[in-house]
Amino acid sequence: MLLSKSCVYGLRAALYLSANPSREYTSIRTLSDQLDISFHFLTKILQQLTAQDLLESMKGPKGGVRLVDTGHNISLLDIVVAIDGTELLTECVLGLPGCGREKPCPLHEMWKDTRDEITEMLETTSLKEMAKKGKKMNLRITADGNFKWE
Amino acid sequence: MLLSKSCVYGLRAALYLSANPSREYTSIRTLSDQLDISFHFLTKILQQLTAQDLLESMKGPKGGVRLVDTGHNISLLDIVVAIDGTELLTECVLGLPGCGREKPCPLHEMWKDTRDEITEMLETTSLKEMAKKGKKMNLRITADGNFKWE
DNA sequence: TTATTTTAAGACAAAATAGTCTTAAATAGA
DNA sequence: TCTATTTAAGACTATTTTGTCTTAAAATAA
Repeated sequence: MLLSKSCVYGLRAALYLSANPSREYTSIRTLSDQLDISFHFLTKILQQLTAQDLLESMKGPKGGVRLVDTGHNISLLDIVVAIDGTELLTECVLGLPGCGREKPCPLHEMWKDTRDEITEMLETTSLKEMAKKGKKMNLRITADGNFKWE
Repeated sequence: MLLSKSCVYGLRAALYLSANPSREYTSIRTLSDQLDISFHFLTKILQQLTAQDLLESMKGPKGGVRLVDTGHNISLLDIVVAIDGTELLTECVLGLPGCGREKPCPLHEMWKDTRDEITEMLETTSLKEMAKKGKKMNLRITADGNFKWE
């Protein structure tokens, strides 16, 4: 599995939020219902994103979470790193400590190229673009495929 | 993490075996000592490879495991799939069931490309090549980097 | 045959990840 | 102020992955 479940859930939630251009807060209950993710689990995941200033939250009625960046100019990489850390993007695929150019493992060069591509793919893709594309092509972000981009 | 630890250990062991051109069996104890992997854990992993006819084993003195394919023309993909299955290479990066061309998730196209590259990288790389390259460039397959390709 | 070496098999334990539940604190609105 | 709503925090449970240990079975060699 490339990304942890926490990370996948975080990405899905962020994509959902990116579909809402207003500055209203979206309650985590709504997110968990719509995305079919455990409410409490999602709460913990989104707390990580809040702690890292990707989201901001508000308690009480009309509360919830929203993206800090008004323009939604936040990359998928930001979210992945906030939840899963940088291990995937930096570590040796064979898990050898200190694997690098000086003393590479047999897969080092190959894997480095692939790794860099994954990084670039995530880095150059913003929530903004994803929302735009999602709306245009009615892409799915829920398991049942029933999510409607407004 | 791209590959499970089991898978990484399996790959390391296979690379080790590929360094030995003779048809002698290598004991799992030797492998676990040299690669610094728990003996019992490695035994279980190699049993999977044996069950899938990538390795063959022999009990008793002079026993151990060896690659079935004399020419070591076995791809890294064979090993990865034997241990981790095909999930990494087939599933949606957002974990959405049924994600595909008809009803893709926002990351589908991007991830498909990356996924296919990983597959190709693993598929087109054989243990034979890896051993050749490893010997020529003295690449590391152990944590301490002390492995000597003969 | 007997002792030794080695894999096979499966029970068991530990650690990491995923998920649940309860209580507290903050906010909005009546 | 009081109540309802919502996130925060943390204890707790469940599941999966990783790792350990014991016993059995097979093979070799004396």
